[in-house]
Amino acid sequence: MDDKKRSITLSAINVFQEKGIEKAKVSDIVKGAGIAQGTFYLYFPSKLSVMPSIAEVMVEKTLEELTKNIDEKASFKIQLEQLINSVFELTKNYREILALIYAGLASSEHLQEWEAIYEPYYAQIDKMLNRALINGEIRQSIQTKQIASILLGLIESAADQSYLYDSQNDEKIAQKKRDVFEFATHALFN
Amino acid sequence: MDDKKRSITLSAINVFQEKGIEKAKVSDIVKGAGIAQGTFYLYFPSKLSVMPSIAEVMVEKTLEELTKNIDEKASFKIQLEQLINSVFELTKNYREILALIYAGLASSEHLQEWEAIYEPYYAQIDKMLNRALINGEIRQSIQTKQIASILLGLIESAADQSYLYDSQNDEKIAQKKRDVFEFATHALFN
Amino acid sequence: MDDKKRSITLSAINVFQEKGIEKAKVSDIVKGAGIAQGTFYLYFPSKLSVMPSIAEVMVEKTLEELTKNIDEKASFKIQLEQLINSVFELTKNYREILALIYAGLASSEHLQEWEAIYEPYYAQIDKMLNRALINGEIRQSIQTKQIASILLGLIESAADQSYLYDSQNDEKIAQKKRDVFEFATHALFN
Amino acid sequence: MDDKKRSITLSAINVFQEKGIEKAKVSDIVKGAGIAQGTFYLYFPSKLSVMPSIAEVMVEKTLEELTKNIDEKASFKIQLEQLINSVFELTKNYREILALIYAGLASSEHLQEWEAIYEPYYAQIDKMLNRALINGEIRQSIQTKQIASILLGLIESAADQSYLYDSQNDEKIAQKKRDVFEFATHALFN
DNA sequence: AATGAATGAGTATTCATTCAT
DNA sequence: TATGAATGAATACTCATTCAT
Repeated sequence: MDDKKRSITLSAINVFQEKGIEKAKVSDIVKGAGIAQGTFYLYFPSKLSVMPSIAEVMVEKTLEELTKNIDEKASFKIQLEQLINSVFELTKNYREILALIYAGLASSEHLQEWEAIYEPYYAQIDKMLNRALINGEIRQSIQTKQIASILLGLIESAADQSYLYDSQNDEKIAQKKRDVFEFATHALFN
Repeated sequence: MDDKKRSITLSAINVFQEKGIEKAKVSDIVKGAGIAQGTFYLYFPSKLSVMPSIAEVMVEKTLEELTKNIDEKASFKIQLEQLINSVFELTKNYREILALIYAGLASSEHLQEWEAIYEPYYAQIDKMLNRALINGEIRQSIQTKQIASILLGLIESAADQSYLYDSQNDEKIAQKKRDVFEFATHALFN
Repeated sequence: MDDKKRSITLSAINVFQEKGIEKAKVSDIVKGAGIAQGTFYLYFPSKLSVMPSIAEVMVEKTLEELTKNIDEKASFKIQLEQLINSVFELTKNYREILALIYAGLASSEHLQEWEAIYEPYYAQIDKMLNRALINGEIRQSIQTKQIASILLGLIESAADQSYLYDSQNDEKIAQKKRDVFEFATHALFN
Repeated sequence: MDDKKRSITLSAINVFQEKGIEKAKVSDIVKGAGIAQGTFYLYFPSKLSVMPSIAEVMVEKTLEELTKNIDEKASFKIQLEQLINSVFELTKNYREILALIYAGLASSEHLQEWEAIYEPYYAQIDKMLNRALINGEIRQSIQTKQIASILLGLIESAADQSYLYDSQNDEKIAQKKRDVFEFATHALFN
């Protein structure tokens, strides 16, 4: 991605995160990117058209996070725990921006492009499940591809529930993680 | 709920659904409700403050749906299937409006009020799980209260994935339901 | 004046004083008067049409003040001092409302009615000057009627200057009064 | 002053004068200035915030007028007459706009800025009085600075009384000028 | 490519006034 | 008379986008 395009995108992530889609002003975005108002439109045709770029960056960040935190050689149980921790962490940091992308569906005409966002996630989980299947760590009846999206949905929704309201304390969140882990474990093993 | 307040809320649901939060005009809402512009502000202090009322109505609809579709006397497996069907159905019909409510979190300052929204859902699932626990239909180590929210999150996220893109066909959706059912079954039984 | 009309007028004085003409709401006025919104319109055809009633009340208050504070039997010098004190006091308490009445000229179509407001003031001063003239306390070339308005204008403008900005302290104000007294004395005597 | 800012200010003076503060529309002001609606807000944050600029322009006009009409080398009596004529003339032409500025005090939060408006006037009169004092044309006990504001107040209030109601005819106004002149003369000379 | 001043369409909200009771 | 819910006209201000430099 062009250097300037990238800095606009990063600034946009910040601004959208802080103010939400509606209240985010192009003037804030360009201020954050250190460019002039007009320059924005050399790189993006409209305010909402930054969204796909944002998604791209988010996917990057996510895969980095997963790669960094999931030990390829560990047992599936360990990997599952690492996956839960990673998703919770990502949700904590980027819940608003992810919700934004989701909400962007309504506001923009970029629906098609979003479809690709989750693919890399799913592929990563799918790979994990496959290895576990081969190693006999999960039941053989598991259809890894289908279960991948279901498993990720499960973890994400739990993380969402945890971080939606700031009132949640750390202990409750830790408990939620353990609950999800146990729930998923029973679902996959046996 | 006051009769006029209710008709404003119902009209708002329609308008928000059709145009999205941003493009929804108060003038459209009042037109739909058959009242004057100023009357709106006798019942709600601002455009976004209708959201909690919308949520209230949605909860009503949802509980009606669950009550109607879940057979209290059926086995837990049957009930789980009915729950999945109901949530998928609700998601299909109201995904936009639910996303709206969720997005409303960011835009408005009504965060506190939303926290109560899911309570009745969870309570319903909790009751289901409890009966199943007593009847020995699910494993005894289940903490029904915690699992209720996780289970609902699981089903909802799967439904979301199914209806996010209209490209999904019926067969895929049916398959998704079966997958979720099996996943949840393994997680809860044993 | 009808009792209710009077209580509306008194409330209007308060509200106009606190918020200014533009920001004064009829709803505030009726709240202060302890009546319903619609009742206002049984006594006044519009918001601005309270103005003449306000003027009436202000004239009342002013004449009371002058009568109370100016000793009919005192020498003209003493009376002049008392007049200055009274006008300063009235200005301090009612500057906004007097400015309002003045500004009301622009906003309302009640121009004609305002013309009468100052008459009683002038008449009072005229009477004072006349007595002083007869007693030989001021120069014989004074045309009392003309000078009355000029004298009152002099004192009022000084008072205005004193109270326009709250920054003025008591000592400065006392000095202003002495200056005006001396100025007027030289103008009238000799 | 920036060229565009000035043209907005001049247009605002016209519009305020014609319609009053309340009914003056920003859309009228920008039309008169030949700019777009949004451009107004590049130069002024709100409708009322043009007021200080208007005051600035008025001060300019006034000082020009005084400089033009008061003969620096004439005797104080002549200068006083010229001052009275100038103030009456200015009041005649700009009474509404001056009242507006005064009223602006109540409506806006620009009170502080107005305090400076009259300074140049006073300074001008002070200078006049000083020269007269040195030349022995007025009594030596005159405190020029204090008397300057009182004298200007006297003349302005007389002018206000003259032009407040359009019914006043030229002869009455000429008489008023003579009365003020005599009043001031007696007050200052001796 | 970059700038940033200028544009002008678009709308939530207020509040004086009305009117059915 | 009195009420107060309902009305709906009216407008300041914002901000995405454009364009002359």
